Amino acid sequence: MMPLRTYSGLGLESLAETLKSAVARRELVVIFGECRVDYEGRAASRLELGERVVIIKQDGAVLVHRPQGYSPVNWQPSTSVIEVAFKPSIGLVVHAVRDKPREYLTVVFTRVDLVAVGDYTDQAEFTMYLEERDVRDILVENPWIIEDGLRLLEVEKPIGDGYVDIYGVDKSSRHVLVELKRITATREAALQLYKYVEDYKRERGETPRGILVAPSFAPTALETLTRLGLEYRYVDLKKLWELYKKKTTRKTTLHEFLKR
Amino acid sequence: MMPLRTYSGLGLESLAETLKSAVARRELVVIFGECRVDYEGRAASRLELGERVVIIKQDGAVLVHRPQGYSPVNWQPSTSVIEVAFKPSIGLVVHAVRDKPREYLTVVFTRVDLVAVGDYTDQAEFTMYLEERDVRDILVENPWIIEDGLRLLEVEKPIGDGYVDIYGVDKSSRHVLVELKRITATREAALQLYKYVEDYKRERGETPRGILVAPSFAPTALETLTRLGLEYRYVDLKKLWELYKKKTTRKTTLHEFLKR
DNA sequence: CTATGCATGTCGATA
DNA sequence: TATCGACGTGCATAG
Repeated sequence: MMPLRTYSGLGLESLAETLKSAVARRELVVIFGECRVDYEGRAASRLELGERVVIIKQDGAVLVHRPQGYSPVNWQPSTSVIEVAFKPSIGLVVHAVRDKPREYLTVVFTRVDLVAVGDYTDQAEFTMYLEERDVRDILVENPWIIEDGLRLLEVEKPIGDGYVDIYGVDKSSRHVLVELKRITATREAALQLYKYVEDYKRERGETPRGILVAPSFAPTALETLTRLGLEYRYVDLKKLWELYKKKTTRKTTLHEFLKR
Repeated sequence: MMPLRTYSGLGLESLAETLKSAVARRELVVIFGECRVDYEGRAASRLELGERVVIIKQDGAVLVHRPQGYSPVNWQPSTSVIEVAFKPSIGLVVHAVRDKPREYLTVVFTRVDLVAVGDYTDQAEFTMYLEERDVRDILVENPWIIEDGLRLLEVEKPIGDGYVDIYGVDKSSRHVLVELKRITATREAALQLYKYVEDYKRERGETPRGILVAPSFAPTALETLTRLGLEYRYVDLKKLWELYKKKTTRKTTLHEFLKR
């Protein structure tokens, strides 16, 4: 069974009818053709005539893709209401409106090479490994990676108006604030940590150590850390990945599974 | 002339050949079908079997789109090298590899409903209005919007290891640093401005006023500004938009055009 | 519902 | 080339 219908060689007027009913039935629609695009909302943009692929998704998301590049040149997220119309002497108009923020997207096709319409289903599970949260959890279970003798006491501890990733005590009983970056730490991250250290000092009257933990550091991050009296530790993502795999493998054994 | 070719009802093996030559010729390819996706690189992910649309762009960008949602579930930016292969008892495999960072994307199709292939051209101009730079330029030409009597002396002035958006002098000859946000200012923006004020104080031995300018402010931004002794001004984007339109309209007159 | 911070962010400008 | 900051960022989560 073929879940996709295709249309080509038809006039824009009859395609408009096809698209209208497809959008009304919340089907997946992909349009190949030549179009102009206008956007107005938080900003505003104008895209002149060119050949593009426009995707209308089953939840109302709209993507306008040029033949190159990762990002859509124009788009509307999934909260949009879509209208299709044929306007003589203008073309086939696809209009997508979104509330909050109020934004308008208008695509006008002057030529359509192909339309593909279908009801696609995709309930499949998507698993992402080693997000920042995962890295944090691994470090919490293996604090020796950061420093020998470190005891981690709290994650996402509220300090000032933010949350420091990890809070603990070192083997000399000094308080430790750990800010974590899953990829290269920038100066921004160093400033964020500094903010936590200062706020902690003011709130608790005690000066904690601040440690920025990341797999790599931008030069300005290192400079800023040094200037502000903060520390840093490299973590090897591969090492964490191994620990993570060990953990998740263990989790799948019957024994561990029943314990949960 | 029809710049698109479509293929459906064919076996995966012959489609593999079609895709190989299309990719080799750097054509735009869109595949509709059922697939699994694996990614490994900065992070790692696994997506189980489901119906999706996969776009291979003419510069090697790869996008895997589910039937819902704005963002691709998996992707590879335009720097990737793409290989297509048919593996019996596995399926039609699309493999996209990228250097720096080293990342791997593997899409395995178990069913393909439709493949569209073509050489699309899109050299059209894309114009974006009211980017932050535009807002800054409008404010520089209309400093009264920020404060009466303010004289703006420099944009992107280097301070510390950053650049403050606007630097000027108020009518009492006090130095003024303006940090600008085109949309809601967060606490981060306030801290950034504070950083500039402190660095300016240390570098010039003079305490400047710090003004955060934005169309709206997060509560924590206001709290932080107050605590740090900084100021803020609301700007009405609509008002700026009017000024901008007036300016750009003027720019298109012959007189203004020749003056440039 | 708003506010906050992460993201395989991506992208462009700059040193 | 690496770094930095903006983005129509989008998105999930916490309050």
